[in-house]
Amino acid sequence: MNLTTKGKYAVTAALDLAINEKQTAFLKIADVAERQSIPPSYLEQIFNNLRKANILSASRGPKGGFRLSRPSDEIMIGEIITAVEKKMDATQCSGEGTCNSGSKCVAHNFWIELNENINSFLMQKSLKDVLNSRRDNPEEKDDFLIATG
Amino acid sequence: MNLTTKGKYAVTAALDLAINEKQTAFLKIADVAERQSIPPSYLEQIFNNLRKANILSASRGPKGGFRLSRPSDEIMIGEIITAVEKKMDATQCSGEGTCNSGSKCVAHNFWIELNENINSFLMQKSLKDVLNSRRDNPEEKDDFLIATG
DNA sequence: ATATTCTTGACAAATTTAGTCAGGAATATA
DNA sequence: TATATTCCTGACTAAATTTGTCAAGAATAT
Repeated sequence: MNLTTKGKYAVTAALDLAINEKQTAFLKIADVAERQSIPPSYLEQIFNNLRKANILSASRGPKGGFRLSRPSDEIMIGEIITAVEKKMDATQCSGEGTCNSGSKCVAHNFWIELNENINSFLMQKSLKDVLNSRRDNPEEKDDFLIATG
Repeated sequence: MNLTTKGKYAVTAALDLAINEKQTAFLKIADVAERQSIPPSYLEQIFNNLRKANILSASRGPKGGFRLSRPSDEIMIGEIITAVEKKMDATQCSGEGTCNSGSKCVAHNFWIELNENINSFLMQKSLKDVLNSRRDNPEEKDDFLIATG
């Protein structure tokens, strides 16, 4: 099981791209980093991982930056996490069944079930799903509010 | 999100108690540790955590040891993990909603959903459930085989 | 040309994990 | 009562992992 700051930043930053994407434009690391409070040099690493996993496309030079390489409903949260974290796996033996001196420990199959549960949850949720459920929640509508004062 | 070796050992060792329990008898750390390939001095720590969480009962002195403090179908895997790991929580802000410079990050509610998904899975599975599903799997029947050679 | 932006890999501080260890407390048994 | 046994507790530490930083380079828009 592995979900560190890196994976959380990755999801947050990908959501930022989905929220702020404009047609064909690229968004800069510096801007995403600032909006989401992510250290820019760390986000560099992260976006590179995502690019290599074909989740993001990049362009260098002025007006360059990153964008989602597919529509936000075709990018699953699980993909993003997998791209930046070591394999998410609850078994102690990396699934090899060697967790109790060469054999499977008594909990082995349970950890596999847990893996499947988590992975299926993460693989069913797209970036778009996450944004939609955010919009359904009034407390989260900050982005869409118009100041009335 | 936190599931380390410590939590995995805890579940494995609790399953060992469930498998090997005999009426009123206590099982020694040394024996459980050996059967499950867990470092004995580490298991001491772990069993102490479980005892303080009312999952195990202990007895000192000769013939002492540990046993489950309730039937195995009343002890949930989630309880065991919670007793030895820091709170399992996918949010970056420990649920406080301060993950983006004082406010909730765009992924906040998603991490909460993930928490709920994992916790409900872990809280629905008892030690007994895990053992039963093990018995349904022919490859796992080692404990119950009678040598025929 | 130049400024801008990504690209890559090496590096390092801080934190967490995975234990060890020693001394003490309780208890069964002879 | 003496002794062996077993848990109890907290302090400690080495190794691994995480969370970044940094510098030099490559590509590209203007």
